[in-house]
Amino acid sequence: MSFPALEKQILGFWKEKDVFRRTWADRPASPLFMLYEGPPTANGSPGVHHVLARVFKDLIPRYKTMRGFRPFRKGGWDTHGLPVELEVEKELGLSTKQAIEEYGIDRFNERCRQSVFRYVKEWEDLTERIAFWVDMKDAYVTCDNSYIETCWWILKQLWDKGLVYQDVKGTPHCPRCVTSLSSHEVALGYEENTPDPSLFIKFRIANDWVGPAKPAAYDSLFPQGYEKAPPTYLLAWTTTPWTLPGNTALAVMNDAEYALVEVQTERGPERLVLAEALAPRVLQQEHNMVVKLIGQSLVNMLYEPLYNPLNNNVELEGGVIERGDSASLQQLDISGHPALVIWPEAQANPGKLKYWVVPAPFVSLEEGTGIVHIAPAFGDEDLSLGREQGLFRVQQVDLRGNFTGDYRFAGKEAKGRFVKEVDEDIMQDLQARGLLYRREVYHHTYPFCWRCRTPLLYYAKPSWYIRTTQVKERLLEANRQINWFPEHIREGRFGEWLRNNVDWAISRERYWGTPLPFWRCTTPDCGSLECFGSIQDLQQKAVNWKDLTPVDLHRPWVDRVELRCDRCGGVMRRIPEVLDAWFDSGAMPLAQFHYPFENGSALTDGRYPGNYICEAVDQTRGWFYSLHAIATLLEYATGGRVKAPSYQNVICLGLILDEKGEKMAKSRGIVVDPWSVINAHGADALRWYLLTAAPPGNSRRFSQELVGEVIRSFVLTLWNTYNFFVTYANLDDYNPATNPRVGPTALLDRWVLSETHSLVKEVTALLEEYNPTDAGRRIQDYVERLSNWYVRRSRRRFWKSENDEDKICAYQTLHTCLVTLSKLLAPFTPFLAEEMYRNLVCSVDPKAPESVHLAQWPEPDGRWIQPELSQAVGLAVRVVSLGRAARSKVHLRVRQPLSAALVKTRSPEEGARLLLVADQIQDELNVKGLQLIQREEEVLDYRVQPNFKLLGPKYGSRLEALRKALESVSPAQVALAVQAGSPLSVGEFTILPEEILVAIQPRPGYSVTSEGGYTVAVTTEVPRDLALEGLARELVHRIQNMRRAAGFDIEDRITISYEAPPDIIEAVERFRSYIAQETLAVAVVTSPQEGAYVEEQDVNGLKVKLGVKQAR
RNA sequence: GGGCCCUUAGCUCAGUUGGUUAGAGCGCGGUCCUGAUAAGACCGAGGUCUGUGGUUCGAUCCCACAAGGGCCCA
Repeated sequence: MSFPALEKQILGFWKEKDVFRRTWADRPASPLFMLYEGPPTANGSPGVHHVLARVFKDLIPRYKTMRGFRPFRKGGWDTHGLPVELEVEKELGLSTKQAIEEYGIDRFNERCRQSVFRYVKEWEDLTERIAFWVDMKDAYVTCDNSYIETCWWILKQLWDKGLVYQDVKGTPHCPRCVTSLSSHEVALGYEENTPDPSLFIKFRIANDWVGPAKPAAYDSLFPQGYEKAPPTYLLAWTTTPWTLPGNTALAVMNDAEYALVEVQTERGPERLVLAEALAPRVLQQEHNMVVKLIGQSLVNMLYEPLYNPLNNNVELEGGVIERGDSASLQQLDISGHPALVIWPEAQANPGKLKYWVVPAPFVSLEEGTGIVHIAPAFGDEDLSLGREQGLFRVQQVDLRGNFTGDYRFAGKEAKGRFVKEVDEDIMQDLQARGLLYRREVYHHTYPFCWRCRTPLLYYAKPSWYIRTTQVKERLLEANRQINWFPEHIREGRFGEWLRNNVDWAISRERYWGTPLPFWRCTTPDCGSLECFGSIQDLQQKAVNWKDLTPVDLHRPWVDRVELRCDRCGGVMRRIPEVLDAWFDSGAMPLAQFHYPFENGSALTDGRYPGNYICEAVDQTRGWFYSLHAIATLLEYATGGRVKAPSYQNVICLGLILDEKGEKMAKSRGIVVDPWSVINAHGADALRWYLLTAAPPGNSRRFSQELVGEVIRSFVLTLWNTYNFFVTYANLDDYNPATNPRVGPTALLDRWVLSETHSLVKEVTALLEEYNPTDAGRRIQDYVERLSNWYVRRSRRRFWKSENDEDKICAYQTLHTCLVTLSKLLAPFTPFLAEEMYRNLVCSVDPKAPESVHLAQWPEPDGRWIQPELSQAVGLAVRVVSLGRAARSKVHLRVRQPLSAALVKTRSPEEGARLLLVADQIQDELNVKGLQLIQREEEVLDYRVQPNFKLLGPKYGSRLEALRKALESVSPAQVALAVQAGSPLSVGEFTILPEEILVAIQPRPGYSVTSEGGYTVAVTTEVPRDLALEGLARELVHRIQNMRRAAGFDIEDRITISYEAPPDIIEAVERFRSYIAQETLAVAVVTSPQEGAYVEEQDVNGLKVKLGVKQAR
């Protein structure tokens, strides 16, 4: 049996019958079920992790289709973004932006466009092969003009509500590539154990402060007055010496304890302020505690700067940066990047730089000194603190990471040198000036550019933002309406992310992306800004549109569109940045329909919101967020015309790990090729494995072997069961359509139908809550029971010769089970399910839907569900297993009938239930009777012995009396006490449990097994009549094997000949008709037969010569 | 450094609203059955339920802390 071959055949059938299209085209009146496809980028081959997502994506819509919905499954391709650009850069051998621009943005973007479709064929092939039904002919493409135009429209809605602004923020920056890096890229380049300088720097406290009130600490620090005290310093810590010239403040924690300590130096006594908790670790020398202070009391104190930017000719450029609406943005021009920017508060005191102590929540008491060096031009925390506190921002480094200005450190000029090179000079300079308390080397995790290994710098520079914080509450609220699976994501990872929401940086200084539709007036004092929400609006305003055909909205074309400024009549040009590709992805609910330019009803006709999305957990801050953020922003901007949330149900998948539990990454070359798995085991096996092996949210280990195991443990079990039915139904010409329907009366049938209806109920409930994994596991358990109990127990009913009512019932029952199963399995293993359904249903019922995927989902009928029957059979399975173990202990094979099995259950109720299925147990165990017993003692003896080793030293000569006393109590009673761990009073003695040795022993004539409160015994004595019956069965067994060895057909009638000792002859005589019936023999004779197939056999130590021959 | 998740047999995973006796499959060793047969059943060995505390009459389960792993973010 080749499952891959079967699957290919079924793919052909689907294609021929156009089944996928008919799932939605044939039912225009049904309610829509929207799958939102989170689009992959086709610039690489799909891996197993893509298959994982696609299988989960496929399952729910298939299920919903069968529940009567009309699935809408539009494919999509994600095409923009830095990864695409990087791929192309690598191909072209370009490594800087300058090189790209020299190569030509148009040619570069053309390469990008080609590269994203390079692997489309491979994606399409794999998608089809794993039976992910998605409409790829009508897929949306994020770089199409129509898609871009919807993005523009969305941006325009937000712009009009003042949600879009430009601001300066600290961003990770690669000085060699001269570009910002996205957080995702930063994550790629962290390196552990990076050595960096670590230095403790002294900032001398000045005799002055800002603000109206003198900081409380002054009196504590300088009780005798500032002049009389030794030099007093704030001790701060940093790992980036090069940022020190940019220092404009020191931060403390308001409610932390600080200490003023005095130390001796070669310059005499000096005093230092630092967090008390960190003092021992930092100081590492003798010091006297002078006074303790609270952090708050230090705030507003002035200190002397290490370097004065005004003396170092750092250029003053730029203007006021203010957070605010777009109106105020019209006042600025920060296109030429400022070296020094002054905030309004600072500007009020121009030329007079002041450096003071500020409070900050992020000050750590874990490392450093509890006093943090603040350089607002670099870190993002520093920058926002600077803005909050009205600090100066000194920018002494350009975007290439080189120093500007006239700084000289330790006599060396810094200008034009890379910051990391200048570190050492700065440290020496501070050392020489007595301002360096201590330096060492510090190992930590630091980000590097993942492309060129240059250390990244955090650098404050302007970007465009969307004010998502404006709708933060609504983001949280709408999130509560989303059904997350697993549930913890909602308030956990995703909720946490939303609670920490910061404004969305949407601009990228790149080339291959949706161009931001913002035009700015080039007149220096004007700078007027305009945002366009459609191509038409832009065209109307453009002064040079007709010179610009053909129109592709990407750069560089769009950069050439010029407008006339309404305000000053100057030329307006587009700002250079493109849109974050995540914005593209989040715009997908509208942009895939080119809303509102086409499909004007898309928001109201059921296509919005999406019913279901599914991606891996790394999309929490990716697509899950971008979708949610855009929906919520649009809800706000459109006054509720677009509603949040934009998706109702999410399955959030874990990562796929390799066999060793490590992340599968292409870079490590350990990606398992999905094709090799599919070719070896088939797509259904892979699907089943991915769906059932681990809960969706967990990370999971993967290997081809594990999929092979699925074949053996599930697929083959299912297939054998199905095959069993088909084989016999064909032999018997059983036709479910024409045979009269009879109600099943056999217990076994009623049991399996109860199981079937329970299964339908459970699977339906689990799929309704988006839990395919548990649903699949239930199916797996059911298949196991169906195969290894129902079919195995029913075999005889199928192969008996007459077509009586019982046989019809068995066929009907198994047919029902298999048909139901094919429907339940359709979403999980669409190929196997289709094969089963086509053969079991379509071949006999021409009116039935042509495909299981067009069929109705089964409805459970509660009347069939009998829990007590389920429990009874469950018990029977357990009892039978114990009984077999009991037989096995004394080597009594099952072919040998035994007189009785004795069973103790946990409760009398269970015993009563067990009697319902007594005949099945007897049959399985091959015993003539089944008897319930109340206590183990009926079949077990306890042997109780005093533990003389312990008791001897304790009781000495009284031991004999104790032994006698112990004998007077029933061993069972003693054993009970010992098992319970309680002391036992025997006559005058109190014996501890450990002082008694208890052994159990089956009573003579029994073999016993116990487990979990159940005890099963079988009688071991074999009376002569049972021995003869055993012999007869043994003979049947041998003859059956010989039939096969002789190559007879299943239906062939035979004649048996034999020569044997008297016991065997007696067995044959007594069980002649049984033997004949079982082996399809017309005669059993003692005379040898001409042309018979003959074997000498040893039957229970007796020599027998057996012959079989086909009868006429 | 922060957040979320995971840790149960050699491996992959169940499970427990807290209750005496923790399960499956694979693998290993063995036995058996066979008219589903390139299957099947059963038995055995294999577990400090990651660790330490706490709550409780009782904890693998609830709580706290710790360790290891994964992911995301700094």
